[in-house]
Amino acid sequence: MEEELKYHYKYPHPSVTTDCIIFGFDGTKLNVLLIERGIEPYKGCWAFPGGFIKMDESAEQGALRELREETGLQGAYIKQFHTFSDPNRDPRERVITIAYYALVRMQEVVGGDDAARAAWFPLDDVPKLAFDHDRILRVAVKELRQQIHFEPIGFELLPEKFTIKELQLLYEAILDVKFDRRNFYNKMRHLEILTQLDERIFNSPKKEAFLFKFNPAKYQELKQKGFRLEF
Amino acid sequence: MEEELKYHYKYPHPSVTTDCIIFGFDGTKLNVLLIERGIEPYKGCWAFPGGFIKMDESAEQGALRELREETGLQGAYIKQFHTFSDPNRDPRERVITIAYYALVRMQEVVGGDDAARAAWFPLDDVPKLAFDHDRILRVAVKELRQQIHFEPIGFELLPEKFTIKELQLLYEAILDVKFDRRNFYNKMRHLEILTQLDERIFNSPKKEAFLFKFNPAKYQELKQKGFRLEF
DNA sequence: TCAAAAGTGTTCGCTATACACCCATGG
DNA sequence: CCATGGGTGTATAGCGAACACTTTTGA
Repeated sequence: MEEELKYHYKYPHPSVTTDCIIFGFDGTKLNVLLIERGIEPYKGCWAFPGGFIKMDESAEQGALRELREETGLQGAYIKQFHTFSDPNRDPRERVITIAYYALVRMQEVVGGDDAARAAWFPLDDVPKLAFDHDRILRVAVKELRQQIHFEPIGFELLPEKFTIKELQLLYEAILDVKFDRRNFYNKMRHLEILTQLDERIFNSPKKEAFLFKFNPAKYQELKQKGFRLEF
Repeated sequence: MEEELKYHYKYPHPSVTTDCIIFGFDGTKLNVLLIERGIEPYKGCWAFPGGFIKMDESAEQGALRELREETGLQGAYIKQFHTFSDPNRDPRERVITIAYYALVRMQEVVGGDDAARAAWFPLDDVPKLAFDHDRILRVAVKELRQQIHFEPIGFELLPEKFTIKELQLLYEAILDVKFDRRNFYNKMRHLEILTQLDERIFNSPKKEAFLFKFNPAKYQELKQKGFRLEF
């Protein structure tokens, strides 16, 4: 086997991986996509999709590649949020992982193909995870909550057309707070980053609601003038 | 020389370094501490202190060690903000760097010992830097500005005792804005995260000003109750 | 006596919050 | 006709921005 070890260095080098914490929204709760490990260590445990970074790709390219390979997702919104480097976080060897979180529309995920079992878990019902992934998840949620105060990233989790009610439920799920329904409506209307469509939809049995689209142009315009999202 | 390459791997491994972007405040402007490179590549260029991570230390420990070795600073506030992984960011080999910013009191730095020439540069007068450090600096400033909206990290840059005027100048320097002197006073007094001391100081020739201390206990207390720093 | 800087108070307008009200629909 | 949920409006409190005023000190 020795002859297979064909890369030589004067000093020891760590392995470097990327991990993707994939968030989705089911209409009520935040969910995270996990993959069941098929090999040791932590065989049978749930973990985040991820893998070794190639020598000719950046970490972001690597994360996007793993995302595509393991879940079929293309061009999702991803954001690097932390690099985990504890010397003993992997029992086999020194592995440093550059962690990203991804925001995706749950319906677009081809969950659970047979190659690797994948499944969505609500954030408050996540099983014990492999490696230090429990800690990574906590950090990811914290960073996501911070980020949403500065950028309207929440829209990445919703379908293109959505009701204001759905948007409110999303923000409540992410920030773990409750808003007054009517104030949330007024605020969103006055903010002018949404475009109201002519279409309506029956989400509840009682009454049909307007659909909206996120308006990136308007948002950019406001952002120039020094504008802050407040929730 | 082949025999010196005693670490063998089946797949290629990148090198991993840490870099520290060290911010200081001179009373008027934000400054950054740079080190002049003594060896190729980029010999003679200015760069951030940093170096290779050891196999038995975390990235944070590595960053703190480099900080101590290259600037004499002990136990400074550091925060990891991004990992840079472009495949070609170092002309020699693949190097991934985990970047931290540090907030220090300028007077505590033993700048410019002869081993490695170190110097402070105002943020608006930084020379062309080695590698991709220009880009790293831009990201660091952006992350610092974001972070200060959530945590009172600014106090790390001031001496233990300071006037409100000094605090205002600091926030203005970091955020690149101007505040009304009197409003800033009132805000800070009502915020109750400062302890007013009996001491006064002559900073300007005209009138003596009260000294204040940051009150971490009070800050923690307010933070529990859901409280946001606003600037 | 004048200018500069510290410290205090006052006013105004905006917006977050609480909450009332009407409309549409299905049972 | 009543319960439920969508959509609109209104009153109040609190806070940020603008700014007047007083005090202290050095020139």
